[in-house]
This record gives sequence, structure tokens and C-alpha cells, in this order.
Amino acid sequence: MSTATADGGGLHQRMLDTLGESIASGRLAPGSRLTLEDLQQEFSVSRTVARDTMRVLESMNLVYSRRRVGIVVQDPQHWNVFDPKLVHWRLASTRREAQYASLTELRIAVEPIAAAAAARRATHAQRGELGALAAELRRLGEAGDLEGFLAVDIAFHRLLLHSSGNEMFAAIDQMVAEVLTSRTQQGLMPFRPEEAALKAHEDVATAVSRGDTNKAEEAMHRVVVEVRQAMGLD
Amino acid sequence: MSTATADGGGLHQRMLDTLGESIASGRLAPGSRLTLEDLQQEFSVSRTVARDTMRVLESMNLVYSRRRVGIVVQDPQHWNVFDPKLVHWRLASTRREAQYASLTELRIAVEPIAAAAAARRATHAQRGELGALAAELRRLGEAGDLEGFLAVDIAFHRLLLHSSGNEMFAAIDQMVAEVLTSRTQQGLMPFRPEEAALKAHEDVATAVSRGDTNKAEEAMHRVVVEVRQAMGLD
DNA sequence: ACATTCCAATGGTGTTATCTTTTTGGGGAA
DNA sequence: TTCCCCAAAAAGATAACACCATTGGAATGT
Repeated sequence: MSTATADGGGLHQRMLDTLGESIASGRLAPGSRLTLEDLQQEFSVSRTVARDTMRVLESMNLVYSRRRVGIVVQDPQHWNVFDPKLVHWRLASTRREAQYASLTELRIAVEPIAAAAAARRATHAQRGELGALAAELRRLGEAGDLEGFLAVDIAFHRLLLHSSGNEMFAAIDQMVAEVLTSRTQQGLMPFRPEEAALKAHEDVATAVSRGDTNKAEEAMHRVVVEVRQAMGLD
Repeated sequence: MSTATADGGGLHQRMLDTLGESIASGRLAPGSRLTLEDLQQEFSVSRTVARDTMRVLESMNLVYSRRRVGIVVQDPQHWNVFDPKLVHWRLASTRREAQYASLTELRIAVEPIAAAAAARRATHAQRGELGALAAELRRLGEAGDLEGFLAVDIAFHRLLLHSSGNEMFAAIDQMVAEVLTSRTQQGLMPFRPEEAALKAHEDVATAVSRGDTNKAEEAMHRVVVEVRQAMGLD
């Protein structure tokens, strides 16, 4: 009762999150069968709400439904792994590490190219703002303010992705933010960021500002190369 | 009647595709308001079906719904641009070019890193198959069989993405296939693939086979660099 | 003239009941 | 044993209705 109305979303949000997380974590194994009726009872909701939920899960390719059979959990290889909801569920599950590794590798791939794109397409305001964030990053880094550093680091990467003018790059900003946050929370960051990292961020901002695509790509490569090494990818 | 049952999906598939394409193409501008009642009538379906459809569109962040207001088309920046359905709609719309450009840039970013990952993680069978596909590619290329070349090229890139062991890389295989197909259909491919391209594909296969991550990344970089130039990204 | 309060219309949210359609497993006939 | 047909199962779809959050604007007061 109180819980049903307490959370922000409607009924089917709750149901969606619960089921989604069950599937993402593997607790509901691929091949498992559900029926609408079971679900109605388990979550004590109406058929309509149960249907809504399954339709959304179906559109994420987490399940498929066949008449006479019921609703079947899909093989992971069919999942829409770029759906932010699924990413969130996977990060919340026990399979966190796998999702984290995939995201990091994606970030390593995308960010240098995004930097080059930003050097070509960023607006004047964006170029200025990037420079300001890079300077702020140095200030906070040298002051040893890890929390502030993280916030500005996220802002820097987010702005860069958006400045790329590629909406697919921009769309991964939330995922990059989660990766950066996780990195800090896990204590994987040195107490004081390395000089090389600070310099690399500044170089990205400078190159983007000057419209030097090659330099921007190279500098962003230096930013992520330390991540590659930390992940054992080099 | 006949049309309703003729196509593969149920009622709401039809409705979803129609609406999705309208939104993706911009014919239904951001900020446009719909109501369930309007939609029921326009598509002559029940409220339940209309709801199902809107829930799916909502989960893709193409729309959001608020009480008393109705269903509102979202700003493009909120869209889940990695959802295969949306990619498909955008490629089918008049904004094809923009989607095509974004995908190509994404491919340029991801494929070299995917090649490096494949060199590290591909199975023995995958390594062998990659080599076979590269050889077949040369044979078809030198024979001037563009259609066969395209098919094998798609198979090569798809296998590589899957061999990367990163499910997010694997998930973009369908999009890469569409880009390659489009490139050939638009006559952007030379009648006979360039020697450099054939060599680059072979080098990727060889490097992956040997587990040489750096070489694999560099060779795949050569594969996509011609695309960069063709798109004016260099 | 302007700000505040309040009310009623609107339209999504969720429930229940019912009918249709597809699929399939099993039983009976050839 | 094989084939065919039937009945049951479960999703697909429809309809009518109660509920309630929102909001635009009217009524009221300053």
C-alpha cells in the first residue's frame, strides 16, 4: 500500500524494475517461462499492467512471448544492451563487473573519436567551457579534492561527448558518468591525479579549442590509456 | 482485415512502426501532443493496444506521458538512439544521412578496439574463420563480384565484433551491416576494392589469429581510415 | 490591476470481465 | 505407426468503468 504509492513511478515501473533486474542478474534464467496470470498474481496487478510491462521487456528483447507458451526469457545475446535501463539493472546486479568492463572498453573506443569530432564541430561556447573545466580539474586535482574532481571530470567528459555533434556519442554520457563514479568509489583513483592525466585533459581542451582534430584525438587517447592499463588491456 | 493479419506482428507492431517512423522522421515534431483517444481512433484499435504502443515508445524515450496533458513527443536529445528499432526508423526516414553519418563515426571508433579485443579473446574457431573470410574477400574482390564481396564483408565485420567478447560491440553488428550495405548500394564502393583494403582485412585476421592486439588495432584502423576520408573526417 | 484560491474538466492510471485467435499435445481412426 | 482432428491453454484484443493528478481559468480578495 504505502510502498506502492511511495515510489515515484506508477505500478508498472515497479514491476518493470523488479523483473528487469531479475532477468539482468540471471536469477530468471534464459528459457524460463512466465505467464501473464502468474505475473498478475505475483505482483498483484491487473492484466493490463502486466501486459504493459511485458511489452516493454519485449521491446528490449529481454523476453519474447508466444501464444499457448507464455513469456520466455531471451538469451542474453539478443538483449538490447545499450538500453540505459538494462545497463542500470546490470550495474546493480552481481554481474556488475562484466557490465563495467564492457562500458570501459566502449569508452576507450569512443572518447578519442568523440574528441576529434568535437574539434571539428563544437560551438564557440563549448570550446571555452571545455578549457574552463580542464583548468578547474587541475585546481581540484592539485588540491586533492577527489569529490570535486570527480564532479568536474564527469562534466568535462559529458560536455565533450555532447560537443562531438554525434547524438550516439552524446547518448553514452550517462554510462561514462557511472563508470567514472564507480572508479572513484572503488578507490581506483590515486589520491592525487597524476600530472600526465591533468596535462592530457588540458591538451584535449586546447586541441578542441583550436580545431586540431588529430591532436584532440591523440590527447584523449592519452586520457584513456591509463584506464586501458588499469584494466589490463595493454 | 487482410492487412491487419497479413504482416508479421500483431496490431500494435503496425501502430508502433507507423508512429515510430513519424516521430523519427520529425513529421511529429517534438512537443506535439497526442491523446490515447485520438490514437485509438486514428488507428482504430482498442485503448489497451494504444497504451501498449505508447508504453514502448515511452521506454525508448520518444515520448513521455503526463496526466491531464496527454502524450508528448520528446526532444531528440532524450531518445534512446541505440535502440535498433529507432535506428531502423531513422534510416528509413528522410534523415537517413544523419543517422548514416553517426553510425559510420561510431563504427570508426569501435571497430579498431573490437579488433584488439578479438585478438585477446577470440576462440580458436573464430580466429580460423576470420582468416578464411579474409581470403574469400580477396578472391571475390579480385573477381569483381561486388554482391558476394558485400556479403562476406558483412560476415567478416560481424564475426569480428562478436569475437571481441564485448556484448556491447557485438550488439552493433546489425547497424554495421546496414552501413556496409548502404555504402555498396549507393555506389560508394569502387568497382574493384582497393588492394590496400584487401591487405588490411587480411592483416586484421592474421593479427587476431596471432593474438597481436596492437597489430590488430592498427590494421583495423587502416580498414576504416578509408571510410573516414570518404566521409570528410580526415 | 494583480495576486491568490478554488473548482471542474481533462486525460492518463489501473481494474475487471469477456471474447477471439493461435498453437500444441493428445487421443482416436486409418 | 502415422496422420488428422479436437480441446485446452495462453496470449491478443476489446469494452466499460472507477480513480486521481493536473491545470486552466473563474471567482474572490487585496
